[in-house]
Amino acid sequence: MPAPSAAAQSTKERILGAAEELFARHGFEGASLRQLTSAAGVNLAAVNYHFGSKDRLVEEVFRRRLDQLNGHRSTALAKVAGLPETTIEDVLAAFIVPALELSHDAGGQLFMRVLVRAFAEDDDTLRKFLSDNYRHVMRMFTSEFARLLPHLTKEEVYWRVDLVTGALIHAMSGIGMIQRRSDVTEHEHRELTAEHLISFSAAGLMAR
Amino acid sequence: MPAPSAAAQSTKERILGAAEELFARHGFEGASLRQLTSAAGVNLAAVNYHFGSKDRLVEEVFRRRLDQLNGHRSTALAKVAGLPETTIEDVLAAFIVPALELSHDAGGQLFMRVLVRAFAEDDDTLRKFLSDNYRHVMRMFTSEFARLLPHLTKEEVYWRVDLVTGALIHAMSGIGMIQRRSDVTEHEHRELTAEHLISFSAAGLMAR
DNA sequence: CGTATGCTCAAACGATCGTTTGAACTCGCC
DNA sequence: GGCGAGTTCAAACGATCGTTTGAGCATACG
Repeated sequence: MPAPSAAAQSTKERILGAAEELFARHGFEGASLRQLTSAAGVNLAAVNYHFGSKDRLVEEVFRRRLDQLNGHRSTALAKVAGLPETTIEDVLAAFIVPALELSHDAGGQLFMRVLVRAFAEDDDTLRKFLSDNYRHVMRMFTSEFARLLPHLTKEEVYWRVDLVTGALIHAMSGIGMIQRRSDVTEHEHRELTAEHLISFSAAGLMAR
Repeated sequence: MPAPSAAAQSTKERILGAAEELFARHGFEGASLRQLTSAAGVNLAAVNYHFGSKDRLVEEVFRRRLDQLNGHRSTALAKVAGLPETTIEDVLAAFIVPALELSHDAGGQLFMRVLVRAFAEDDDTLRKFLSDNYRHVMRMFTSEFARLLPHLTKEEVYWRVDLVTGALIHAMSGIGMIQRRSDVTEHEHRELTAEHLISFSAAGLMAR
């Protein structure tokens, strides 16, 4: 076993990092294992040795990030859920800020593009995997939104939360018109994004 | 030249139809020309004969739909732009309804998934192509929104229109939680989607 | 009728794909 | 030192990729 204190990351971690980037740039089928292992500086056979197959590697890329995102969202929500003084903006912040913070380390925005791709895939196995890893936390948020919006039907809440999700994904994936200006730091841009998303979404959720 | 009055579509049209579906399902690199030509019922070499290359076919798939979408949006906007009695909801309807109507014929929703994929691609040529075909109409809408929201800065308008776009794409691509219930027709679902999108987005645009 | 043109077809091209193989290497441990 | 498990490596596997080729077919025009 190589010493974990060594300067370089482990082979598995290097593969996961390169995979996240290349899957985002070229898609799951567009990124080849040869590109991937070359970018990671590991041998071609290392992917099948450590992950079994390319498909399992794809799942591992998702699991790593989704666990992180779900964890941060859950703890953020737990701090405000059920309290009488909690506002829509508080819950939205618990929903949005952890997602934006995912892009703190370099791979985060790329991961969002991977996620967008994944949902557009027709691969039922992958979609089910994502749904299973995503639904639980989403339920907690929708029920909290429902508590704060008692005049709306359950279905209406689903609709609006889904639209918030769309706006969030769009803003995070960096595929829209809004790009970070060169005169603002990444940190400032993230805070700006959060502010715009929260005020826009809060108004949308409370419509009528 | 085969008679255009014949029952079957032309080879080019059959290829374009199959391409739209398979690109949406499997991505541009994931859908092979062999799958595609087989699904279209044409010979493998027909793609290179009629379109020159697979990349040019991809562009043609986009051009066909984007021209359609841009046209419908422009005429819808022209009916309300600049008028004193025009509301935010009117402009939003001109922005949203033509997009939703794209899914009237079967390929529409699939096309939206293709579009989502395309924006997630790292292919600069493709992104520039899309941007060139998209920006013009977007400018008309943002300036009309800016007229109706004079208290907002230009940058604020950009942000909010971008978030509306994200919600729209998300709702159209069918990748979110909201799916058409089996007890509502596709037409009814489209109207429901438009209503939710417009009321949600109008509130978001007018926030504060 | 003969020929030119537009199109379709089966077959093949070289390149690249994910995966497998078996030998070589690197350790901790007896 | 030497065995053995864990890992890396170059090489090769068959399959499939986008593209090209050249023959064959259909229709239009002289």
